[in-house]
This record gives sequence, C-alpha cells and structure tokens, in this order.
Amino acid sequence: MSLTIHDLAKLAGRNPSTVSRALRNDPRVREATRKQIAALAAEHGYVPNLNARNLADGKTRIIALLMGSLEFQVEREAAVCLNEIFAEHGYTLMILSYAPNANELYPARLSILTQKICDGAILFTPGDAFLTPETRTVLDSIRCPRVCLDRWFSGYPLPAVTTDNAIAMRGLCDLAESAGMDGAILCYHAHNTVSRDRKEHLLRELKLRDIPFLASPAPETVPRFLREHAIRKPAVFSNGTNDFHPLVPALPPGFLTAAFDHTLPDHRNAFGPIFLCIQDFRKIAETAADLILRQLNGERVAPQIVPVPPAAFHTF
Amino acid sequence: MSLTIHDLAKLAGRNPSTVSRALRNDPRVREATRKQIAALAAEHGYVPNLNARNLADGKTRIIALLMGSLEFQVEREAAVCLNEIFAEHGYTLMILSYAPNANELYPARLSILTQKICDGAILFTPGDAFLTPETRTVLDSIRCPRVCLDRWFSGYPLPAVTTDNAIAMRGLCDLAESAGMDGAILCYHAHNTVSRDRKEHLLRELKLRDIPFLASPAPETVPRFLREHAIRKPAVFSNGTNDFHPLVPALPPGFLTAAFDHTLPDHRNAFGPIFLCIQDFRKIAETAADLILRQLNGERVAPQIVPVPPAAFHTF
DNA sequence: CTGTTAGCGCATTCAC
DNA sequence: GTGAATGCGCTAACAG
Repeated sequence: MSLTIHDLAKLAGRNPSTVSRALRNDPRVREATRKQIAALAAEHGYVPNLNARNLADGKTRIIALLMGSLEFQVEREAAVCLNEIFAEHGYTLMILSYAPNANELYPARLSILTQKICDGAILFTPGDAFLTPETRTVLDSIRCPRVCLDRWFSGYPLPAVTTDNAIAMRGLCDLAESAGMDGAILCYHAHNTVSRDRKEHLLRELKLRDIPFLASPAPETVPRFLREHAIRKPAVFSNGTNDFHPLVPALPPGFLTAAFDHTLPDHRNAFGPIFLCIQDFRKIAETAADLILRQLNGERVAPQIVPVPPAAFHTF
Repeated sequence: MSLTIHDLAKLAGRNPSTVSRALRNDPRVREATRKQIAALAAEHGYVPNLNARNLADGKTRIIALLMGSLEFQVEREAAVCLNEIFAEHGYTLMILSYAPNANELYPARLSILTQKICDGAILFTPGDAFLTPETRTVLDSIRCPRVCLDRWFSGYPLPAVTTDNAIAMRGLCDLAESAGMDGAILCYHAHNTVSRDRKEHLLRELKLRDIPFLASPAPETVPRFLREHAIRKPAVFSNGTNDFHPLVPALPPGFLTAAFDHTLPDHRNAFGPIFLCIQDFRKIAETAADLILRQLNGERVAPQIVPVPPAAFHTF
C-alpha cells in the first residue's frame, strides 16, 4: 500500500486533518507547518488518493470527452483543443472512444460517465438511432454538466455547440453560384442532426436562389434530373468529398463540389472546382469548454444550440 | 444526490450488502432476490459510485493510456487498437494526452496515474530529457502495472513493447542495397530510445555490408562525405521521410530513402525509390495489452524490451 | 443465502 | 491555528 494522509500525519507528529489542510494550501494552517508537511510529502512521495477525495468532496477535476473514433479528423481536432483548454483551467481531459463498435461501446462508455467519475462531460453523439429509451435513462442519470459537440440528439435536452450552418451553406452557395451552378445535388444523410441541419439550410438557400435541386439522389435518378432542368454545371453538396463516389460517373465533367473541412476527393479527374467550408473547431471547442466551466461555477445553461461561424471557405 | 445502495436496500426491504452482492451478480444471492433488486435498480435508475467502489475494493476497471498528441499517427493507431482490445476484456481505456505542452503536461498527467485512478497504464514516453529525478519519483509512486509502448525511458525499469529494429533495419538495408546503395546517411536523433535503437542496428548492418556511412549529418558535411567515398547512390535513413528536408539539396537526384510507416515525403522531385518499414501496431498493442492483463492476473513481468516484427516493407 | 460490522482515504464539520 | 469526530458509498470479512 502507498502512504496515506494518516501515515504522513504520524510522521509529522500532527493530526490528519492538519495534513489534509496543509496539502490543499488551506490558509488556516501556519506557514511553517505547511512547509514541514509539504517537505515530508515530497520526501516520501506521498500522493493523495483521488477516489477518496472524490468520495469526500464530490469532485474529480476530470472532464470526460466521449467521442467516436480517434481517426475521425473532426472529432480529433476538437479533442486536441479541449485537452489544451481544460489543462489551462486545471482540469484533466479524459478521452473515451466508442469506436470501433458503437452499438456496444456507446452505451457502455455512457454508463461510465454515470458513475461520478468526472465533473463534466463533452459528448460527440452517434446517430439518432442510438437515442433509445435505455440510452435516455443512462443520459438522465449522468449528473454532471454536459455539452454536445458538433452533433447532438434531437429530442434530448442538452446544450450543443456546432457550426452555424446557415452561414456555411450560404457561403458555399455563393461560391458555387458565382462558378455557374445551375442545379444542385444534395448528398446529406438524415441520420444525424448535423446532416439534417445542413440540408435544411441548403434547401432554403437554393429555393431563395431559384436553383433546381435533387434532394436524395440515387445514381440512376441523376441523368434525368440534369436533363429535365437542362443543367450544365451541377453542384454536389455533401459533408465530405468522398461521400458521393457512386454519383460521379453520372455527373458531367467539371461539375462543382461543395463540402466541409479538409477532405479533398480521392480521384479528381472529372471534378471541377471544389469549395470547402472549414469549420472553426478551436472556437467550437472553446465555446463548449466555456459552457462546461460556467456550469461548474453554478451557472445554469439552457439546452440550446450554440452556432459558431465557419473559420473560412477554401477553393481548390 | 442520486440513489445510493442504501436507498435501494430500503426500497427492497433488504440489507445494503445483499443489494451490493445482487448487483454484482454474486452467486451467493438467490435468483429471485437478485431479480427483484435488479428490477428495482433499473426502475429507479440506480448507478453505483465508481469512486466508492474503488475505495472499497481498490479496482477501477479502467486502463490509462498516456500519449503525446492525438495527431501523431503512430500513437493514434495504437490507441485505437488498445481501445478495442481492452473493451473486449471488460476494461475501459482512458486516454490522456500530454500535448501540446509536454513540459508541463507530462508530469501533470503522470501524477494523475499516481492517484489510484486506473488498474493499469500504458505509456508513450516523451524524450529522455523528461526522465528527471522528479519524474522518476512520480513514476515510482504509480502502483499499478505499467507497460511502455514504442518508446521507453532507458534507465527506468519498465517492460516495453516496440518494433524489432534488427529486422526492420536489416529489411530496409536489403531493399536499399538491392537498389544500389553505396553509402548511407543516418538521420536519427539521439533523444529517444527508439531512434537510438534503430541507429545502432543500422550501424551494425552497414558495417557488416561494408557500406560507408555518415552518422550525424550537418548539411554541409554531406558533399564531402559523398565525394570522399565516391558515392553515387546514397541512402538516407530516418524515422520519417520529412525528417531530413535540409539535407535534400545536398543529395544527388534519385537518392534512396528508407524510413518508417506511412510517411511519404512532401516534395518528391529529387527523390529516388522510397522504402518504408511498416510497423505492426496492432500486434504491438496486443502484446502490450497482454502484458498488462497478465500483471492484473498476478503474474510478474520483467522490465524487458519485447520486440515485435514489422508488419511489412513497402516500396514507392 | 443474508445481515452485521468495519473499514477504504480523504474532506469537512465542529470543538478548542 | 489545530485536533477529534463524522461521513462520502461501497465492498469484504465474519457471523449466523
């Protein structure tokens, strides 16, 4: 067994409470006593037992980040920022990944957060399908401040920080339109909130601009769509440029592409200009961290969606 | 406050210990009792407090992975594997990153492992310079099984799993030699164990093959080295193909490159063939996990270096 | 099979 | 300023 606060107290010839106070720099203990105890602790390599501390004061000084795969760049970028931000505030970021098997691991990881092991949690949610009644129960019993990042569960009241997709889609539309877009193909799946949000905003923009669109394209429907509307410069909108491979053969050479972040397509032969909306993950992470820290300070935070403008638009 | 085991016991009309046993599927409690209690727990959303469990039984069911940056592919790949492996064994992998500021964060993260918050720890060590007397003290007071991955602290007795650099360097030499290598330039820094290990093995191979080499190349020493030994096909050995940019102008076009993993160089104009040794990070992770699990089963593990053969050699 | 008792290592009351 | 007592929520050792 390692040293406890009692052992240290004996060595110092004082009471455990004094030692406890000294180690936590409680102003009530005399400078001399404090130094004596600090020296002794260092000498004997005393380290407090976090579990005991937590049990006594209910705090862990740990923030959990629940994410999918470390390989997914978007989540990783946020994780890197969060690690830095929380370190500056004296918290340790604990990263939990539910890859590669979200079906099994997402509920498991979530239920760990339930067990008072962190002071706050930042959540990358998987698809909507995961919001089962069981998951809901588990989420309900996580008692610490929580914030969703990037994606969230629609129908579960939690604050969320995500890119302002109104600005994002307007920006991408502007770029595509000035490049001659005369039709749009939307490759957004409906199974998570972000995709849906983007799709909605995009549809609004397209209607405003009177541009014909194809919303849920099976490859075989594309030629007819292009023909019917006499489209020569279609723009394909998606989350990532590799999301619509099956469609490429059906598209005219030089077609436009609008997507997110740094995902240039694998094979660019037939592609025309590519417009990318770069999300501001540092700002998103900062905002989320702030939301957690404010809750830790006792402030209430409404279960709202906090939009963060994109960092930039790039053209390739 | 959330429900405790006492509340549940009252609700069930039984003793807290019975509830505790029932929830942990202790075979001693009657099936009927167990079901009653399980149902009650589910109904009221009871969840155990991990800290209290740990404090009582000394186990956390958590394995910590201490790594540098999530952006570093080699560490990430291992992290992904470890997450999967430990999940299969009923453990939760907790990832702690000491990026972006190892000077401050490495000791901080390390000292957290000290606080009985995990049952085992897998460590990516930073450079040797971090093995200060203080770090040594902290390492000493981490009481759980530990294993180093990829790199390790030479001079600190911990088991480590890493690539078999004898095989790696021999393989790379074979490839380079059959491509006509008649001289070698070694770009391995001395500040971590892996680099040193690779360098040593490489030197052995080169001497065996009677190939002249330049061990610590300042760019201005390269031309003379090439001239003196009349070298026309030098091979540059390094960890990553972007480790020796300053040297490129001093090299003859078509020079050979030998490095590790998937790091193709940024600008390949002057480059000749590139030989890559692909490390087997899945196997490395599996081996490390096994070493931890065995220690958790009470087995003693010597502070040895366990070499894992590379997965493959690629030529580009 | 179940209840009783006694800690795990701290922080936090109170006293003094 | 410091000491003594109490409890955080749970598991374990011991009875029965």
